[in-house]
Amino acid sequence: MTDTLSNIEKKRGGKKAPRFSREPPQQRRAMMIEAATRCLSRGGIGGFTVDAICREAGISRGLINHYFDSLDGLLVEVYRASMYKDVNAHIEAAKRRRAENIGWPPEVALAELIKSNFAPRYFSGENLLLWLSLWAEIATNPHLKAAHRELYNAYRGELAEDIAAVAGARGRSVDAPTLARNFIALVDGLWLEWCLDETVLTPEAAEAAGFEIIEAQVGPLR
Amino acid sequence: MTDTLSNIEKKRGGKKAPRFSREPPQQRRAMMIEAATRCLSRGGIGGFTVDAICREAGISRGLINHYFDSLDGLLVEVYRASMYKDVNAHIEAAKRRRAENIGWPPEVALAELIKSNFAPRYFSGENLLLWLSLWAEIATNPHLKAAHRELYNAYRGELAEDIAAVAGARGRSVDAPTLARNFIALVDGLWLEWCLDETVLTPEAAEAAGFEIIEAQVGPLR
DNA sequence: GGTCTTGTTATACCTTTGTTCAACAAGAAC
DNA sequence: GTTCTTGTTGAACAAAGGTATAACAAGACC
Repeated sequence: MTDTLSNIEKKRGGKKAPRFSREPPQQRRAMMIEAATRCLSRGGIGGFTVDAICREAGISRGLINHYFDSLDGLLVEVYRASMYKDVNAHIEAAKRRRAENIGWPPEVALAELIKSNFAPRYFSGENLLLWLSLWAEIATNPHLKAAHRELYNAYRGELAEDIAAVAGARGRSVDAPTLARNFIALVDGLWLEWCLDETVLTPEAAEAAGFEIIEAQVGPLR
Repeated sequence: MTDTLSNIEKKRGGKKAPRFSREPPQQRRAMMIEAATRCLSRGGIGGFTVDAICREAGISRGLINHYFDSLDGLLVEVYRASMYKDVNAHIEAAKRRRAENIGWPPEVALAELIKSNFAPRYFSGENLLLWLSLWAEIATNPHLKAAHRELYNAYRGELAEDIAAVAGARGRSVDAPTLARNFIALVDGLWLEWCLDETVLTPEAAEAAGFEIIEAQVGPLR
């Protein structure tokens, strides 16, 4: 006969320390999505395994299929959470600035939005593997493609509004949506270059390049 | 007793059709690298398996470990071949133009180099999964990181030379290496956006954006 | 304290993966 | 035709993968 943990506890006469804790479904799902995100950031899609995720979350193997259709289903949720966090933070910040700063010059809002793209919070090498994996998933999964399109358009729209506000106040004619799209592409490209070779540029140089491409059309912002 | 293929052939009295063909090592390696590249382009790192590659190349499973240290070793070779093909084509074309077009205005060479980035040959959605996978490998594999740095710097140097030539001829003061780096980032970012959502821009719009970021500093090229 | 619900565990199962290796045969050399 | 070299095959192997499920136990309820 082998001693189970509870048998040992009983023999000791001590109180049983719970072997696990029960969590509300929502909370447990969130824990697992966060653990899975860390695994994806650390090891890319090759590190996104049942074993690694459960070890990271401190749970047993069976729980993934209990809360998600499959491992791929969990990956979809990781995408949703990551995309929402990154993009929506920009959007919400832009909305907040516009609401709070009524009467302020639109240049301030636009400059803040530009700067936020190069803040360490976003312009960080930690998330390279995460986003490379998610982009591959977007290209493959039609469902994620639709979600990407929606969130991306929302962000581009916010940026275009801020650009148009400045251009309008200065009496300049600017194709705001196109400029917004090019700006986002530049940010992504600079970030990618930096992640693959940190010696090729600094975050400060990237921010300067970001300002330049906007200022070339709407005039100086700083 | 089971009939082997050769036994059947003998019974038929017909000539044995060779079950496989022997290839010179160099050629066989090239075949396998090409097949592996197709697998990576099609299915990403998840499609980069021994079975898939051997099926694609029309060979048996044992041959990968015969010609390469491991499957990862083959991936390194796929990177080398892809990177060399894409980047070196630009570099060689730039060198050729400069050699052939001595006495021609440098604007022509620069404009051609810019255009080449958006030609269907390179600006194509087929290779998204290929490059996402390779980028992840660069970030992970120090050996590939060094190779990437070398090839990337070579390309950026060529582009910077062409930019400096135009700026010099026009008496403009331009930070050519920085502009070259920003241009490359913009191209990569636009390509990425296009691959993830083809409705957000056209290759023509991307080319226009590419010209704009250069022309903003060196003046009109078209 | 006793009962019940259900979140959680741990194991078993099957599939797929990368690697190895002994046997085979294609094609050159004679 | 015969021999020899070696490129190639295909099965065998262990390791690792995802999923399903029966047994367990934590915590609420009475």
